Amino acid sequence: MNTVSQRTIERLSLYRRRLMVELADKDYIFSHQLAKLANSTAAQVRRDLMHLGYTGVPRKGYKIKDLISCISKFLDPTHIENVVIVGVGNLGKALLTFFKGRRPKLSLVACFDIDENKVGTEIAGVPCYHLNEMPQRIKELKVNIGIISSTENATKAISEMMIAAGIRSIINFTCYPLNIADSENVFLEQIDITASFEKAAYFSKTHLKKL
Amino acid sequence: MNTVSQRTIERLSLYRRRLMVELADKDYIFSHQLAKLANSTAAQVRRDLMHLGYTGVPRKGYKIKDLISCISKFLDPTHIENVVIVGVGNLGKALLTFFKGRRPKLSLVACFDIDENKVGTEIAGVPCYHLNEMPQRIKELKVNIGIISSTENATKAISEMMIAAGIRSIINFTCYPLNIADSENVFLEQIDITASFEKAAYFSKTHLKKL
DNA sequence: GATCAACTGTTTTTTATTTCACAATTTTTA
DNA sequence: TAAAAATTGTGAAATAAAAAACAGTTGATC
Ligand SMILES: NC(=O)c1ccc[n+]([C@@H]2O[C@H](COP(=O)([O-])OP(=O)(O)OC[C@H]3O[C@@H](n4cnc5c(N)ncnc54)[C@H](O)[C@@H]3O)[C@@H](O)[C@H]2O)c1
Ligand SMILES: NC(=O)c1ccc[n+]([C@@H]2O[C@H](COP(=O)([O-])OP(=O)(O)OC[C@H]3O[C@@H](n4cnc5c(N)ncnc54)[C@H](O)[C@@H]3O)[C@@H](O)[C@H]2O)c1
Repeated sequence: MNTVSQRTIERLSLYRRRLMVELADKDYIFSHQLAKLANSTAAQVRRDLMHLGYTGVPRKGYKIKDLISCISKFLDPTHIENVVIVGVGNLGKALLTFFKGRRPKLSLVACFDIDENKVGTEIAGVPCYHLNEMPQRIKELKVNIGIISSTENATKAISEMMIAAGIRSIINFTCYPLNIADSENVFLEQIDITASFEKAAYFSKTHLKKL
Repeated sequence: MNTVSQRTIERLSLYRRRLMVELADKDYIFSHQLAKLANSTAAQVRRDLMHLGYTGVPRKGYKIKDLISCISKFLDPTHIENVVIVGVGNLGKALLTFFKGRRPKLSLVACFDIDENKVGTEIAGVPCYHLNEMPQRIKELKVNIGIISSTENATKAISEMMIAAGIRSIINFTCYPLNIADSENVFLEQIDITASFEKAAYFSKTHLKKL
């Protein structure tokens, strides 16, 4: 199968956001200009765009408007996807607030917690239910995408509940490294902020050795 | 130079956290067991550990206690590193609250914002100053690591201020893709949560095609 | 309308990362 | 004490990703 790498998908997402900003200024953009905006190279940009089936014009570049809609057609779900988030502490709340209404095709429809002070309230305009209700709500709302930002120790159980309820994709912000069997065919994105911090600390002292 | 890849550093960070939990239960661990805990493979684990100069014992494995301190010696700064964070909105506050006091060698000493309601207060026990004061504070406190979680449009200017003030490593949570010249020799970690979301959405529909 | 310059799309090459495979080592067992 | 079993450390092979190279277009120029 002509499978597209995760790296390419990430870059396409970034290209689109950069192009949106550019759109105000001009009509066309060259691969080397987009590369600069996205911190990449012209060759890499052209290679990524190959997957879209959209072709630019030599000496003219890519029509920004068309390129954006082509990336959107490629990346975005055809219909609106419902998304849920489990664990609405500091991070969960930040994610909710930020993404609420931001991506038209991704709709944050519910969040879940076990904290009785949160259950029953609305957080950033999104209703918060008790974790117990999650499986039923996921099925009812046909949710395919789940975000976990609970405490670490609850991660595994939550992911199992999600998968059993039919979730197709999980984004895990906790430190717990989920291990999902291939046979489940669930996409997993592990975001390890702690590792990023330790990496930044490590390279703050070492990476300048390449001098 | 025997440079260690970013991927390896990330995994070492994860190994350490997993080992900390394991330590309560047992003394030794095999590469295949650690691999399972870290969602990796035995060969990958052994390869990563090669960099540490710590050797395990065939038929016995790695002494968890020693392995942890060896990873710490390798990853952690020798002395306490001061860290600052710029932009203390929802995300910045979550980061502050989470990391405050969590990593003994990384000390969050100050945060900066331009919101007058925040300047002059303490957030999660960390003093918040006006952005204007940043260069001076960074120099005074010998800060090497800076986190950006401001609004997107301020990112570039903030990074330039940081670099001019002597920061060695930047973690950028905003969507703006920073481009730091190689000659600056500043390590950059770009955390693009938006791309992660769009990736999760993309693969929720497509990745099961490998069936 | 021929020529030039500057781009694109794609093939090839290079580089980086992961996996494999196995000799060397150590413990266990007999 | 010798043989068997299991695990390590690492060179070599395989795979994945990025960069370079280049033929083919296209618009601009004369
Ligand atoms: N905040 C950060 O910067 C940061 C960085 C790295 C990792 N993380 C990880 O992200 C997760 C969330 O971080 P945070 O700062 O928001 O923590 P937090 O303590 O503020 O929030 C955790 C939330 O999860 C809820 N919760 C606990 N168990 C639950 C369960 N079984 N089901 C549903 N909800 C449950 C709690 O009630 C709370 O609301 C943590 O696991 C943390 O390790 C956070
Ligand atoms: N929250 C998320 O889940 C999320 C996800 C992806 C990306 N981001 C990015 O992270 C950044 C922060 O997100 P947030 O949700 O905390 O936003 P926020 O609006 O809650 O916080 C932004 C903070 O930055 C401050 N600020 C603005 N300009 C500044 C400047 N020049 N110097 C210092 N401080 C300044 C604001 O006063 C505010 O306190 C944004 O750029 C956003 O694009 C956030």
